[in-house]
Amino acid sequence: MIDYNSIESKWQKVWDNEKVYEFDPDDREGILVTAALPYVNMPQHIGHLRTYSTADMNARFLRMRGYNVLYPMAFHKTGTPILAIAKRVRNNDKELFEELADYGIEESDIRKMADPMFIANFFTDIMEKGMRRAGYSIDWRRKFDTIQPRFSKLVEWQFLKLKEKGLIVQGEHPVGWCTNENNVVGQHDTRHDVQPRIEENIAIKFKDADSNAYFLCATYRPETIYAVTNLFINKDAEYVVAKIGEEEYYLAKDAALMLSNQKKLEVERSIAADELLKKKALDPITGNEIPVLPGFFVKSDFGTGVVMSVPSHAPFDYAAIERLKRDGYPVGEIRYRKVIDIEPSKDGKTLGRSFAEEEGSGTGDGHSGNGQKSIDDSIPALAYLSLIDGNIDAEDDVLDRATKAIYKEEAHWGIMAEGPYKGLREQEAREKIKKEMSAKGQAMSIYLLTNEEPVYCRCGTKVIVKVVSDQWFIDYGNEKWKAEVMKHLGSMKIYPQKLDETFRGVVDWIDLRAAERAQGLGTPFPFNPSHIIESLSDSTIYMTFYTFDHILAANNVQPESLKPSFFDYLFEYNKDISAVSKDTGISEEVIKKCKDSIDYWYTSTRRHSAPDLVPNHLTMYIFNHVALFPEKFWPKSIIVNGFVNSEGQKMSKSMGNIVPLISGAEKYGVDPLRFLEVTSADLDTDINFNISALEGVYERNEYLYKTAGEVNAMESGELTHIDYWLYSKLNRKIKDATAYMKNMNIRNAYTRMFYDSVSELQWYKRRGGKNGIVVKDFMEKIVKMLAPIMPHFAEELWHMMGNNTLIVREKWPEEDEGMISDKEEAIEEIIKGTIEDIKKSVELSSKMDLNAGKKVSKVKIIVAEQWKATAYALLSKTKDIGGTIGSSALSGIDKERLSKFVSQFAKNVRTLVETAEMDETALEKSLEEAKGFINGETMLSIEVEEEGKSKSARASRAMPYKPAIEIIWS
RNA sequence: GCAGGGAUGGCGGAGCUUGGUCAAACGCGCAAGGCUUAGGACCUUGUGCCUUAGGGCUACGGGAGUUCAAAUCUCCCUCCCUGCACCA
Repeated sequence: MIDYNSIESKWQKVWDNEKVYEFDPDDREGILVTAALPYVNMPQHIGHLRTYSTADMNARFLRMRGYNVLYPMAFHKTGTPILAIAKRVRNNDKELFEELADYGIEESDIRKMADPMFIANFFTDIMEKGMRRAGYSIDWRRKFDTIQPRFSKLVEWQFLKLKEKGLIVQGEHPVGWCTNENNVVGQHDTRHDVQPRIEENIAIKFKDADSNAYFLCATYRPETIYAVTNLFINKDAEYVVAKIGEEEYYLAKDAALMLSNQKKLEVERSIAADELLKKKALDPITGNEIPVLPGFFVKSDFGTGVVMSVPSHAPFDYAAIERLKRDGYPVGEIRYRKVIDIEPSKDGKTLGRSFAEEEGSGTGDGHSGNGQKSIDDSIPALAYLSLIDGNIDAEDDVLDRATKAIYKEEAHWGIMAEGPYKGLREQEAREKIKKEMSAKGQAMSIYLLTNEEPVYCRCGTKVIVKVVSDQWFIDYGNEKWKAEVMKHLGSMKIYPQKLDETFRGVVDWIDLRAAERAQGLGTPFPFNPSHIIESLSDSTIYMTFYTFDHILAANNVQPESLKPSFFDYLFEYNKDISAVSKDTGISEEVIKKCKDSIDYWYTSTRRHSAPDLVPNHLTMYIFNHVALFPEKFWPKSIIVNGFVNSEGQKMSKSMGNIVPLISGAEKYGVDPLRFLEVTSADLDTDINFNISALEGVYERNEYLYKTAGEVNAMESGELTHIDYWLYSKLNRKIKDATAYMKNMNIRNAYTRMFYDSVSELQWYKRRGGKNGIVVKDFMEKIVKMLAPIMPHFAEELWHMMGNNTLIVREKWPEEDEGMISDKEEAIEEIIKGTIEDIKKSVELSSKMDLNAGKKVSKVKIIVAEQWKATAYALLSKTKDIGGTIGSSALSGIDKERLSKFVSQFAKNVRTLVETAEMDETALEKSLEEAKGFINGETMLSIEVEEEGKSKSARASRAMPYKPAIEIIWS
């Protein structure tokens, strides 16, 4: 069993001593390979290896191809997650303690995490160790993090420039908000990490019949306004009269409090629910007076606390009205009007089709055959209620199900049946009505959270929507900017290529993006220093920093010196180096060194990432480069790899299937892990980490290890067919794999370099191949090709085979085109095929009566005469029977035999695939050499002969690519 | 809703960009044989259906089409997955 751990640590030491991963400009072409920098609030697990391993493999491959390739790493500390962890530690969050303990972190260390800076440093340390353990070819001299002062200077410069270019704008924006902590609430700040989903909605104004005030009704479905019968309020809630703009509104006190975060709203006085119940409201469409009634389901802290009642289409409203009626409450005349029809499907299904399947036989009514009951749909709310066996006394959750069903189906298949938008699809009608009513001043827009369940801040307060004004945005909606990005996209290389279209889609849709935040670690926002720069926005051009920060550090340049003029010089806004030196106090020599370095490294860049960053970071990365830098620094290529699943499931803490990086490395070996995660699926496909796949890698590695150990003891001799065959396979492999690697077609590349190689070696040996020179050449070249992905293992094998150089500095092998032989490979295929044919023929013919009780004494393999191969090749190319028979190349052949041979292809001549002419003499020779092997495989005595010399009756059946077989029974 | 991606054998998953060499790589599972006291270890063979000589038939979500030829190209349908912003 190979001891990966000791091999790995052994070579890592050697590499470190040799400083093989320190890269500086030289006369080769420079390439900068970067992978998205990790966020340091959790240790890595083996899933995180994929992107970094892919980038490392790419960097190593390019180095072997002769480029000078820099692969640096930095750490992301800005934003809120680190603060959130610190807060959870201070709150003794049990879940968090357990999670961190799973990664093997001592409780004493967890306690210290009350301090955010401790967290950042602690995990930075762990991550760096992990990456070193993984054996990445990272130049660690260039490490930095995103809160260090010099870095902040770059970010400040970035925002000043964006502002100068008019790409930063100010405006208002809805956000999730905690009224207790007075903070913006994002996914990280909520209980169970729920994303607060905000949707713009509409609140319709219903004028009080006797005053100038309005009832304000929030609604998801303004299109049902044509069926309004009344308003509902909660008779037990507190209501207020509040001024929004110039007008007075009735709404629940709780609702008013919430809305005050969205609008200029002043509460004037409270008003009793009883008083409101005595009022009449005016339907804004008809002008009719409608009653205000108590609704059992109305919540004071949702929407406005006033509901417009549409009993015909809303189950809650229907139930409320019917309950009031039954209880003798004076509801007045309520007319149910159906204003939306469901368009039947092709097979005639109408109501209830959305849950026909999912409910299964749910109702058990015997009608479940096609899921349809014949149902009276004149009151849709009632119809849906009865579809799920509910009635007006149903529990709220039953009413809720009915509500969701009707909402969904009418949104899907609804057609307006009444009103000015009659005939229009419900969705379109809704949008038109929203617009129209807002324009006429009959409604105003409000924001609501659309989450199914209420969202709570970690502090326990219910999250609401706040509209923040004076919010700064980066204006990714800027048309000119977009156009430039779109144009540049066309000259970029995106792997996998099909993501190109995805990027275009994102560029097309991306719009304003908040650039600052009230809290978190990071760089103060230059135009509002009490806020910090939003943490995705501060990491769009950080890759440039790798090229010069180590120079600044080495020369002790202080952050204060990094004035805008310095960056202006680097990014070519000015060219007067002495003026810059004077302005900043940095010596010209240092400035020049920085400039030379960025010019060397940054003109050819390759960026690696996982797909979740496509719609945000990667797109913003392109945008910012295009806006800020000279064109030669614009992104050249982006490589996106899929995620890592574990035994078929997403790796996550809730699944409990996380394997921390360090312990994973110890348990499985870093090289096999790297290999599995990078090569076992196409680039864009999620890979599946599982032990059995890993075992496949171990097995083959053992085989290669064993072979490498034997190679120098093997004897060499004259080359035979099977040696040429192995050479052909090797050289074809190098050629194909190299092309695949260049296109980041990693899986195909390594299938050839690894899996195929092992089975070819095995076949070679099984066939009797034993030529030391051939095997050593084969082994050395495939080991070199394995070096980018399993560097430690490759290094070990390389030295086992007697080499003294470091494989990580070796060149990628070149194919010898002359050794690629279609002929040798075809002959080998024919030999394999012939063995199959013999076995099958013996099996079938043994059942023939005339062979009963007999045994096979001998098998003759009869190779076709050369003219057949000539004729077949010609025919497959020309598809011309007459022409082939008449061809001068075949002039010496007996016309009768020739035409008999050729004419058997007559009926399907057009379907023949063009095939090269087989060398029948070589085939016969190779079969002769393989006689012993075929005998061993079939356990039959074998003879090989040529058609012309054969007396067998079956000889004429010999085909150019398929020798005839005669089985002799006795 | 908007955008993008996908549907292949008992399973995972190639192949589809450049239609033919595809009953479909590779792996798992399963079966038989070898080895063996034994085996979850290893090796070989087999694994859609039919077949008394290397053959035939049916297949790649459903339907239609283009073509001598389609898993591969075109159109329609059904179903599934992912992302949608202040969050790294």
